[in-house]
This record gives sequence, C-alpha cells and structure tokens, in this order.
Amino acid sequence: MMQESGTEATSNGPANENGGASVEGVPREGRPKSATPSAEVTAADLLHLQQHQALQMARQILLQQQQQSQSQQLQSQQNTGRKSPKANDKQQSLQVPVSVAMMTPQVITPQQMQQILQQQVLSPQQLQVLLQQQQALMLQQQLQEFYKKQQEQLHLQLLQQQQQQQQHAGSKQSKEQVSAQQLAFQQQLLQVQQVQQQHLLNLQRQGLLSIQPGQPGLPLHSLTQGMIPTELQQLWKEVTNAHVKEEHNNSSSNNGHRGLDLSSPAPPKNPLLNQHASTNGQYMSHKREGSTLEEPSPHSHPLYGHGVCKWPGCEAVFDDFQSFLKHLNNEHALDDRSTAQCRVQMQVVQQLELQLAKDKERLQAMMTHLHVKSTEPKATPQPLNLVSNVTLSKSAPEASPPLSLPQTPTTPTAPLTPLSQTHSVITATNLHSVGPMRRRYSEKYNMPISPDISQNKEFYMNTDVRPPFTYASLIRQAILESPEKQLTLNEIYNWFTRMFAYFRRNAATWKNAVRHNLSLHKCFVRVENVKGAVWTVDEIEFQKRRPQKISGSPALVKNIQTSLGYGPTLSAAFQASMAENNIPLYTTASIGSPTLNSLANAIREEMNGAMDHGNSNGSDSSPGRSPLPAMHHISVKEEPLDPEDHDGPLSLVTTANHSPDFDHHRDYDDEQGHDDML
DNA sequence: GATTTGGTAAACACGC
DNA sequence: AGCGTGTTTACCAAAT
Repeated sequence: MMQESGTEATSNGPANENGGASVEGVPREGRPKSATPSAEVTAADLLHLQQHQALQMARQILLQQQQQSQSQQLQSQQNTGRKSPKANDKQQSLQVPVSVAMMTPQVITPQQMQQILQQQVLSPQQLQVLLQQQQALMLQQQLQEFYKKQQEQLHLQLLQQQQQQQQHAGSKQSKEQVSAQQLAFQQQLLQVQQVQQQHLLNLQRQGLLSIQPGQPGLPLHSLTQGMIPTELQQLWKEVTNAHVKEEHNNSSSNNGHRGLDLSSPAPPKNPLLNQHASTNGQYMSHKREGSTLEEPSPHSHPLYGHGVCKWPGCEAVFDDFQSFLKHLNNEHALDDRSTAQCRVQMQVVQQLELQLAKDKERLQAMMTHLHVKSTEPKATPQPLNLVSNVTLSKSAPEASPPLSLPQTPTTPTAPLTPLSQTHSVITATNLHSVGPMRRRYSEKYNMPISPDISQNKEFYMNTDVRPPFTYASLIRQAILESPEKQLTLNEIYNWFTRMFAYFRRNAATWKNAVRHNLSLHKCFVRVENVKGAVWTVDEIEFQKRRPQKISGSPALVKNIQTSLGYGPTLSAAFQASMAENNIPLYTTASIGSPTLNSLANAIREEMNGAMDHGNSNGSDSSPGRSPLPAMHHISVKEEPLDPEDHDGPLSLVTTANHSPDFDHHRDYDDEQGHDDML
C-alpha cells in the first residue's frame, strides 16, 4: 500500500507530476516582508503574552460581574434567600438564594433551573431569559473589557517600542529595521482592532450583545438557535467554570490562562471542578463516562454522587456518605420547600416522559411507514441519525470524508435512510421494496454520504435495501475511506459488497455500473500503479459536477472557482502537490471539534440549499465553498479547462495490471447470474 | 417540453 | 477462450 503511493508518482506522468508546482508560493498574508523576522516574532510574542494577560483580566472581571449580576437580578426578584451549605463566604454574605448564588456550572441544568423556578416563583421562561441575560451580559462585558485592555496594551507596547527605537537611533540600517518593525506592529494592531470590531459586530448580529443591562426579557433567540445546545452549555460551562475556578484557586490563580473563552472552550483542568460540572447535570454526565467518577460507590444513593449532594440545587460536598446522609435528613427533610422541589422534579420527569412518548410515537410512525414489523419498539437509544444532521457522525474512526451534509431525504419516495431501527429488526425482505430507485439524494446538494453511511452502516450492511446514493457517491466514499485514498476496481467492488447488503446481489449489474461510472465521470481518476491501476477521486471535479448544471454556465462556474482560488490551475497543480505531500488542505474533518464541524456543515448545508433553490447561478456553492473537502490523492485528467468534455480518452495508457495479490473475496458473486429486480 | 443526470444494458477492446 | 478491466454508446427514467 505504502509503496503504491510512493511509486505512482513515477509511473504516472500527467497525474502527479506537477506536484512541485509552485502554487503555494502565493503569499498568504499581505504582511510586509521587509521587517526582520526576529522583530516580528518578538512583537507577536509580546502580543500573545499580552493577550493572555488581558484575557485573564477579562475573565476576572467577568467573574465579578457575573456574581453581581446574578445576585442583583435575583435579589430584585425576591429575597427569600437560603444559605448555601457550601462553604462560600462571598456568596453567603450576599444572601442570595442558594441555587442561584451558587452559580456553579450546573446552573444551566434543567433541574436547577426548575428549582430556581420553584423557589423563586419564576416561570421557566423567565428563568431562561434570566440566564440568557446574564450570559449575554457577561459576554459583552468580558469582551469589551478584554478588547479594551488588549488595545491599551498594544498601544503601550507600541509606545515602548518607539521609545526603544529612539534610543537606538543610530545607523540607517537600524532605522529601517525599526520602521519596518513599527509598520509590522502597527499592522498587527490594526488587525487586532479589526478582528475585535468584527467579533463584536458578529456577536451583536447574533443578538448576543444586544442585551442591555437594564433591559429585561430579551431572549437570545439567535444565539440559542444558532448554537447547538451542547455548545451553549459548553460556553456557559466555560464561563461559569472560570467563575468557580477563580473562587477556588484564588491563591494560585494561574489557571485561567487558556485562550479566549468564546472560541476555544477548553475542558476544565481541575478534575474537582469538572466533577462539579458534571454533578447533577445529566448533560454532562456522559462526558465523564469512563472516568472513575462514575464508579459505583459502596454507599450509593441516587442523590449522592461524586461526593456531592445531588439534590436539585444543592451541591454540598461531602467526604463521606454518612455526612451526606446527615445532610440529607437535615437539609432536605420533609418540609414545604422539599416538597415543592419534589414537585418540580416530577414535572421535569413528566416533561421528559412526554418527550419520550412523542419520540416513541414518531418512531412507530416511521417504522410503520417503512413497513417494518416491529413487534416491540425496543427503544434503542437512537442507533441511527434521527435528529442529528448537526451532530456529526460519531466521527467514524476512519477519517471519513468531511463535508457532511444532510442526509434527510427530500423526497418522500426515497428509500429513506433508515431511522430508528436496528438491523436486527429489519429483515431483508421487509425493506426490499426499493426497485430501480434511480434518484440521488446524495447528489442533491453535492452531498457526500459519509455521515449517513457511518451512522447507518450497520443498517446498510445487513439490510438489503438500496442505499440512496449514486454510484458515483458510493465509489467516492469507498475511495476516500481507504487509507491511501485510492482503490483498485476490485477493492471498490469489495467495499460495495462489504458495506451494502444490497450489493451482494446482482453483481453483474452494479459492477457494470461501477465501471461505467468510473469511466464516465471525470472525478474518478485512474492512476497507474506498480500493482496495477487504482482509482482516485478528484474532489474538485466531483464537486463540480452538480453546480455546473445548476448554474447552467460552465464559464461562470469556472469564474467563481477561480475567484475563490480553486481554479483549474490550482486544481491541477495545487491538488497534486498537496496530495503528494499528504497535506490535508481544508478538511473539516481534520481540524476543529466535531461540533464546530457540524456547525460548519449545517451552515454549508443551509447555504447550499439556499443557493440551490435560489437558482443564483453564481452561487454554485459547492465547488468553491465547500472547501476542498478532501484533497486526498488527486490527479488530474488532461485538459482541465473543458469541464464538459469527458469523452476524450485519457492520456494515461491503460495497461491494466490487475492486482492478483489482492484478496478476492468473491463471497457474494455467486448470484451473478440473475439480474433481477434492478 | 427540453435538458441534465443517473442507472442499466451491452458491445467492444485490451491484457493476462 | 475466459475473465477482469476499462471505455463507450444507447436507452430509459427522474429531476430540473
């Protein structure tokens, strides 16, 4: 395998040889090169340091403000405060209701919100608004403070530099150096300011910063809509975590040196804090799975976990179970408050049950629709992607091609990516209904299929249902899933039979189709190899296919691509070189967190959809915008300038050495004879 | 209704 | 000769 990629460069001329092309020579930044590197580095380092400092300060301010705003808001609501069992002088002195005063990370959990609700006569909506307000407020203040500080420090630094330079004022050379240095630094400053402004603007646009301190009832619709709940929680957790952290480690306050909270919510370092964070928030619990925290203790109690009292709103920490029991009997005895809390908890449970019932119902309806005889809806915990266009596939171990998109079929007649059944429930005969289903959901938005496949892998593997993807998509998927991003024809066959029960029949038919597609589509590039010929994917071409038609104007498409930097030239040389160097270009799968990826994907999907429907011919989103999803091995067929001409014979000599050493599993080819049903 | 796209079938060529 | 691979053409159906 490895030799293949290594040697193919020699064996195939046009495909790979432009690898050394100097496309990357394009300067990425417009930064003046005159400045000496060392000076730039120094400035950058300083800036970095100062950003850290500013961030820390911002964090501190945030924490203080958070406290204040929380206590203020809640005090204004009512004053029936109860002291927290937790040892926290500050907050005790504030005499704020326990559940809110202890704005530990769990504050976002429904239980606590509910408790606040019941304690404070707040409706859930009010509560939510309250939290959102606080969050927005904090963010705003934090950001502003941070930016202000950052700018101040930058200016300060600039001044210092100038002073230094004046002292040094000597030779002409050093003067030039100095001015270049200054220039670079000023540019940096400008850049920072611009980024800040943009950031604030963005936040404002999102509604994040639109809330003014005294302005009640401004929900963060856009925020909550734009962000996945987990992201929100993460964000909130980050903020509140910092809060706790600050309180706990006031002496050794060197912890908060992480990056800007907004962009890089890092997991808390302090296990204790994390433990707090996951105490009674069911959202967090799964994140801590596998840790020792989940181990059953000898003294197990539903309300006692990780050394913390899990009574809603109470996070009292106990070293031993006995003291917890004592606390439970004392603090949570049968009184009005506890009763009310219990009622609220019941409501929570009821809500959840209601939701569960609804989902079950939906599942039933879906299964009925799919003619699945499900004698019992074994509410398996969503083995397949039901709701999660956004939650990326569980990041399949293989670096599945990025750029996932909506697998929600848009057509009712779709073979439908199976929803909530396990393959064990569905038999081949049950779902065999699909005839010559030629439609191509995967193509609708240039939709790669990886999420669907990875999520419904089991299903497709075991159910004789035709996958709702085109051959081209499947072939591409097969190739991209391979470690080398290249497969022989036989390997592609094997992938098909391995991954899809459906393709274990009618081999002659679909194999022919596979071959046909490989030859027909420009996106599949045949590369000579020592061991024979392998097929690779030209991602650009793949993305190109659809929009060309949509836009109706190949020239326009080309223009756009060029303007986006993915013009044909680039696709030829750049891809090749990237592929050769095994550099992932812009694979969303390779960078960023899954959630961010999913966000990006969702956005991209939206854009694709919008463009698609909006027939904005110039918008052909995918080729340029979907950012070169996987520039895995890519070679380019001749004459890349002609998008439509795919009848020209390849310049590659087709000396197909079949790889005889490949494991031929022909397990499923026995039925080659009958090509029925298709 | 024309065009595009994908699926299927089939013929053909080539090399092993 | 048979098989696998690859190319190409033709036709049909669905979507645009």
